[in-house]
This record gives sequence, structure tokens and C-alpha cells, in this order.
Amino acid sequence: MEKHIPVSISKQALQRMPYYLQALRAARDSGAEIISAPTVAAQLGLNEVQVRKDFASVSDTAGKPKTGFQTSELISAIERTLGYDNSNDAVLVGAGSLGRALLSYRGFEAYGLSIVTAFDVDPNLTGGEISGKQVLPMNKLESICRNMNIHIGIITVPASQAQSVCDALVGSGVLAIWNFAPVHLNTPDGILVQNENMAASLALLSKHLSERLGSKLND
Amino acid sequence: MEKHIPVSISKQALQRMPYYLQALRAARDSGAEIISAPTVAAQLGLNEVQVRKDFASVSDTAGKPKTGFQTSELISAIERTLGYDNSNDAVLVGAGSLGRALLSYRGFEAYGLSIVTAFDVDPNLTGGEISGKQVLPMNKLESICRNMNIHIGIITVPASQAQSVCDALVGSGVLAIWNFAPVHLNTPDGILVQNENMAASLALLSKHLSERLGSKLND
DNA sequence: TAGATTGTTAATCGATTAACAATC
DNA sequence: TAGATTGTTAATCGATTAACAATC
Repeated sequence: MEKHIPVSISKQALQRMPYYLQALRAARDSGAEIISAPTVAAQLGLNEVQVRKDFASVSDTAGKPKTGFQTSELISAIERTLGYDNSNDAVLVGAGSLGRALLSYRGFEAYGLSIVTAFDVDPNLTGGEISGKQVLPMNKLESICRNMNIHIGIITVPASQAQSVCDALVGSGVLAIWNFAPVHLNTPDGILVQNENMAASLALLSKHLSERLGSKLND
Repeated sequence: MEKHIPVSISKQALQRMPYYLQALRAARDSGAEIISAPTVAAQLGLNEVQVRKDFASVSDTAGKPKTGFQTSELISAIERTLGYDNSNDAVLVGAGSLGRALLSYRGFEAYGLSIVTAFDVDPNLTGGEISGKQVLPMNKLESICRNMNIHIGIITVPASQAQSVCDALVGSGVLAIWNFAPVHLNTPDGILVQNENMAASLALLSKHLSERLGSKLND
């Protein structure tokens, strides 16, 4: 009956954390040792109460009335919450155009993610390397994941194959899946699927444009 | 005072549309001329009332009790809503590792997005091509956007430059911004910013893992 | 007919925001 | 001190879900 995590953080709040982090680091780098919630809120276009609550949910040191919060303290509190300190290894399945893109993208290390290998069904790709990372055949998936203790799988295969790849990953001990295929994946309880569905983003962009431009064109 | 759009669709509902589309197309391709809301709901792990409401919000033909909805009718209703029929041109700013990745990604056309050119500050890149798309210097941004009537800008520059690039895009007549930089962008009213913040996604993955693995390791 | 499915109204749920006393 | 900022409780808001009558 030990509850070490005091406040559980909502999904939404968690997703705001990287924005706080970015703003706080910028503030620190320009010399602000102390920062107030209203300041951050204004910068990020958020409500100040929300910012205060979010800060309270990750940090155990309270803010000081009239002054604010200690910048460096908040930064490390958020980094601790997000686990950017301990690096997470991941495998990527699907070395197509998007897969290759992610393999060569150098931005993930900053967030503690490192893609260790890629897998693909195409025998023309397997055995080779992409951006210094090996591309292995699918039958090596389970042994690699088990041996290297990998718990994150990145899916960049076509929609039609995503579910079977997902099943294979789950069967190999993966606990969290970053899904770039525009499909819903069914998984057992306890497995997190984070969808990075570009189609969903484009849906919003496209709708906004048709609303802004549509009326003019139709008249 | 003409209201042609009857029901306004929530952001969340809009983001579910691509999933419906994928599921409906798959159903149609395997011969299902009629499909029911409970079927789709089960497949996508959603509530069936939600699915019915979502369908009702895009389609003007009602479903038939006991049978369901006409698959093809729903598909075209969603496509119409998302504007996948009319293609949207976009420019991309920042031909770094992520920018190049998106330029070479062939998956966007299916959603009606076509990236026509890229821009970058680096004189080593400008003048060249990436995946058959020209890379132009920043001072050409406004004229290109104006002449080609471009309303979508994709930002793949480092966080520190994202805001100024955003301002330049807005100043060039862009109405919707797809932002891959892990920063909040301030924009005037009427401009849509869709954030594709990988850091925010990683935050969720990372938290889930530390919850699943953390307790074991700490004991 | 019987029963699955539809559309809709009302209840629930969770997150955001407003109000306000406490404090440095 | 005066006033900006904090933390917290209560109100609001919006989306999801439950309940149910209508219908083929």
C-alpha cells in the first residue's frame, strides 16, 4: 500500500510539460533564476492557474508568493517526471520512407530516446545499414528485444501490416508503441499505444483552410 | 447570415475521422456495402454512441435502424469533410534532418497535401534540390507564397528560430501552420497552428514505461 | 413479430477556469 | 505596508457515455 507518486498527472498536463521545459530553459539561459506562473502562462498562451497546478503536480518544492518558482528547480522536476534522464532504447519496424526519416533524425537523443536497430520484411534492405543502424529481418525481432531488454517499438510500416507488427512487438516484450501508421491498433491491457497520426493532424489543417477560404470561393 | 455547415465538428471528432476512413475503406474493400456503428466502434475501441454522433455530424444521409450505414456514402462524406478531394499546396521551412525526411516522405499526397518547395537559411543547401523539390533562400519565401497562393507552412527549423519563421510565414499569407518545432508559437487570430510535437508524444511513452518498469527496479 | 440498430435527450465525467484567502 | 503571486476550493465548460423511445 505504498503510494510514492502523490499526484497523478493527466495526459494533457504531461503533454504540456515539454513546452514548459522549453520555456523554462530559455528563461534560465537568459538569466532568470526565478520565474512566475503568470509569466510562463502568457508566453505559452495558457491559463495561469493551469500552469500553477501543472507545476505543483511535478515539483515538491512550493512556489513563493510574490516572487514565483525557482527556474532550475522546476526544470529538473520536469526532466525527472518525463524521464529524460534515463535513456530508453527502441526498435523501429518498417524501413520505408518514413522509417528511414526517423532513423536519420538526430533529434530524439535529447529526449532520452535511442533507436538501436530497424527491422524490415524486404530482403533487399535487411543486412544493410541506414544512418549507421542495422536493418534486420523480422525473425530476429523477438530475440533482439528480449536480449537487449527493449520496451519501445516504433511502427512505420504500411497500415495493412501495422496490426501484425504490433502483435509481434507485444509478443517480444515491448510495453510502449509509437505508432506512425494511420490505423487503430488493438493491444492487450497495459500496453501503451501513442499514435502519431499525421492524417489526423492534416485533417485539422485542412478543415481550418476550407473554413477560411471556402466561403470566399463559394460566393 | 448563411449557415451552410449545419453541425460544427469538435476537434476531437475531426481527429477520429481518419481512423473511421481507414476502417470504412477496409470494410468496403472486403465487400461490406453496409456497416453498423457498433461494428466500427468495436474495431476502433470507441463508444458506439460516439461513432453514431460522429457519423451524423459529417453525413446528411441517415443510417437505417437494424441495418446500419452505407459504407461508400460514409466514406465520401468523410473525405468531403476532410477536404482530401481538393489538394492543398504547402511550403516547408528548414531543410535539416527532419525537413528532408518530410520532403522525401511519399505519404502525404493521399491526404491531399503536396509540398511544393523548401526554404532554408543555409547557403550550402539553397539552390539545390531534395527529393526533386527545390530549396530556396528565405528571401524568396513571401513572393513564392503569394504567387502560388500557398496557405500551409510546415516548420522544421530548430526551436530557437521557429517563432521568426512563423512570423515570416504569416506575413506571406499562410493561414495554417504545421509546427514540428518543440515550441509554442504565438500567432494572430485566425491562424491555425497544429503542433506535431514529438517531445510531447515521447513524454507519454516515457511516463508509461517508468510506471510499468519503475516499481520493479526500485524494489 | 422480435430484436438489432438508429437518433436524441439526460447524466456523468474530467479538465479548465474563476474566485478568493493566505503569504511574502 | 501594499500588491503581486501563490495554492485551493468551487463553478464552468465541453466531451463522452448511459438511457430509452423510434424504426425497419
